[in-house]
Amino acid sequence: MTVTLADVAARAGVSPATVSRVLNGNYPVATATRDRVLRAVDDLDYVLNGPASSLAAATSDLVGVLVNDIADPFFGIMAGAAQTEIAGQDAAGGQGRSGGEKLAVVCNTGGSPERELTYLTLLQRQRAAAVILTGGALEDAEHGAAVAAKLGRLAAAGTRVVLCGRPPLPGGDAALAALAFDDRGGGRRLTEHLLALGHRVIGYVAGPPERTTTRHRLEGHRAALLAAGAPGAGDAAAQDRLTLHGPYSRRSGYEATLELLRREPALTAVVAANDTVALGACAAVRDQGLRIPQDVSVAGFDDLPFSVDAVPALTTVRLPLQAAGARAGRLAMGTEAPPPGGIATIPAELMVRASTAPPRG
Amino acid sequence: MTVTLADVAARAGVSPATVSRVLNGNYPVATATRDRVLRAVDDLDYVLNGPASSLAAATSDLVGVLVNDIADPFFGIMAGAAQTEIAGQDAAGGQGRSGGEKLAVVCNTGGSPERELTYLTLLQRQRAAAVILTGGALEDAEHGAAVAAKLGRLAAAGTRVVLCGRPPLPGGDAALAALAFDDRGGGRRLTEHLLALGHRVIGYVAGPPERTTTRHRLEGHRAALLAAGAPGAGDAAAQDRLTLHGPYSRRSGYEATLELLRREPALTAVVAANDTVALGACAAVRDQGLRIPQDVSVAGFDDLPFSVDAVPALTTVRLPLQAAGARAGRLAMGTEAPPPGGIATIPAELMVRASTAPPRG
DNA sequence: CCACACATAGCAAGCGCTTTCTACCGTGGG
DNA sequence: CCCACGGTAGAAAGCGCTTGCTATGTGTGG
Repeated sequence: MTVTLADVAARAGVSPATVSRVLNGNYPVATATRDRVLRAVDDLDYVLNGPASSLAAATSDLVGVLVNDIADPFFGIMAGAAQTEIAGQDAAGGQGRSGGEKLAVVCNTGGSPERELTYLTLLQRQRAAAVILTGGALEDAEHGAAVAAKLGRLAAAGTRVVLCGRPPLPGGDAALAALAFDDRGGGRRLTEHLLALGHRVIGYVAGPPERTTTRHRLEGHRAALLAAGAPGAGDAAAQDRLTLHGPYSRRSGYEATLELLRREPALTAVVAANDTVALGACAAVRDQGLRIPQDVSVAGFDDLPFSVDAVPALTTVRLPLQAAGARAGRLAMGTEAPPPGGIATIPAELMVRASTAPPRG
Repeated sequence: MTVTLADVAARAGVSPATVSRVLNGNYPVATATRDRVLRAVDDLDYVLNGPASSLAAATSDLVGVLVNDIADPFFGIMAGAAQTEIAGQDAAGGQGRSGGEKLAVVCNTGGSPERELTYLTLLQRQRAAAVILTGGALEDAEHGAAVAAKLGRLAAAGTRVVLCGRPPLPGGDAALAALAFDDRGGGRRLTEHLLALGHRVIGYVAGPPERTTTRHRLEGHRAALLAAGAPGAGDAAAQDRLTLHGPYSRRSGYEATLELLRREPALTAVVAANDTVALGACAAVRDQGLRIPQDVSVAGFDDLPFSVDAVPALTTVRLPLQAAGARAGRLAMGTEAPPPGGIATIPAELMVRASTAPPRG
């Protein structure tokens, strides 16, 4: 049936132990023997039995990358960078996993808390070497605790836990490292930019209320408003009137913007939860016969690749997704030392482009 | 240390075998016993040891989804749909994997042949339950043979192999099913549309020459030209002059279009390899001070979500990525019967929007 | 009232690999 | 010339789980 270590050993005229050692390369084996074994491996087309070896060695070479939405480039970019960093080194594509050759796999939670937990369990089942969680966490305390507990168990079992673009855990000890984006700072600078241009009535199309990302960005926005003493900045009702929540989708941006425009004719700018939402916002503004940025300025967040191609090019906040993902990958591999305190804040850079301008009049 | 089946058995006062059967739910166990076991599992926070169970059962619940570029929504959408279909059923998030609860993981090859093979080996090591390969294959015959051989071995070992958006294998027998997009037909209809509008000098920004997708789309384009008896349609040199290859990137579209515009001032339309490339093409056209579609029509391919938000909205060819991915997922799960002959062609629908119009004059 | 079928639970033999400990070989120093 | 030691290879004991087969009950029909 399937070729086993023993078959290879027999063909090479050595013991299974020797074959194992050749394959793992962590024990001295004479060159002649090694060659004989390698040839046998080749002849028989032998492929290591992963489960068996993971069982015996009590570790596996799986690294899980959890994302909220794999169809969203925001996650795709981070996951891709992490995966490249993790799978990157294997040059000699050989049998042996001489180095720490790992299999990075990305798991799509679809934003569902249950699925997040399920995947974590499944990864725990597989005795994953590391787990990277990307994207904002849920605000739900109960779920947060469940995740923290699960991660604690994972970490206790030797799995390296890395958070990428996600706030530190409540318990704060399970994760090896947390790379958090400066959503608050980015949000603040973006709104400051709009205020500096002269805008005073700014609509905000926020993300889903249950995500930390949403809250952080919104907090930055409000902070800027407050600091500038913008009209109604301190008035919760007024603020709520200018803020609409919805999923991180184009459609949500479209509809919310329509509503905002209806509610507040004096509106001169719309800040979107992210670039995708901003695209929808742009479409809505245009559909109302208004021009961007002459009549209404629109801004996004994330600076996804397509943002520069929007017409007009989108003013947004650049998040170094690629770099953060790569760093998370290295952290997961143990190639890079965790930041002091296990927490690093990744700066967010304001990108001023053509979709924002001083309000008319 | 870590909790094992035996620990659970001891606590529940039953044998390990019984615990295993409760967890797998494929053998009659008295309700009272089952409850006792389940309680013990809960009390001890027991998590099945995946490797051990895969080893003993000689199968695992991993399903691999290979993608060329995880940061590209083209793949993200397919992978996400497949993953949803695969992980979807687990409602009761329980310990047991009563159904065929599977862990769908996506592996990013980055378009590298070696990595594709490496991942396939790794998946084979893990005794994956199924493998889904998405996106165009490489034209390289040698690599194609290597992949086919590897897939053959996978299939022989009981792994279900599904191709999604990928042409059937050369050997043609290893894969359970191949869902191929009608790239040729889509490309043909797109160009027919342009010809019908009156365009005669049409530039083509093709994808990388080593991908089947590139060739198929281009063949469709040329076929339409030939059928319409367009000037220079039969002239290879003339065609090559209007065709430029490059990666599936925004930048490639930008640069190639600039070059096309320089080479052929009479150009009235540009067809791009995909929507991302088309975005770059649009930018180039605009940067040359030309209007879309009045001066130059631009068309894409795939109909990714952002295409409708391009300005003007992009005429493109819609590929049912979501549906295809979901179907591939079901095929991988064995939930759906493979198409007759194992091969299905997924239709591609022309989406006429605002970026194409009759040429001026 | 006994034998037999059916429903449950337990036993124990692996699954294929890793790794500790032991065995062996040749060699250079005492 | 012998012993100890560095360098290699092998034997064998699991790793934690699944599952075929056997054992034990509990009813039921004869």
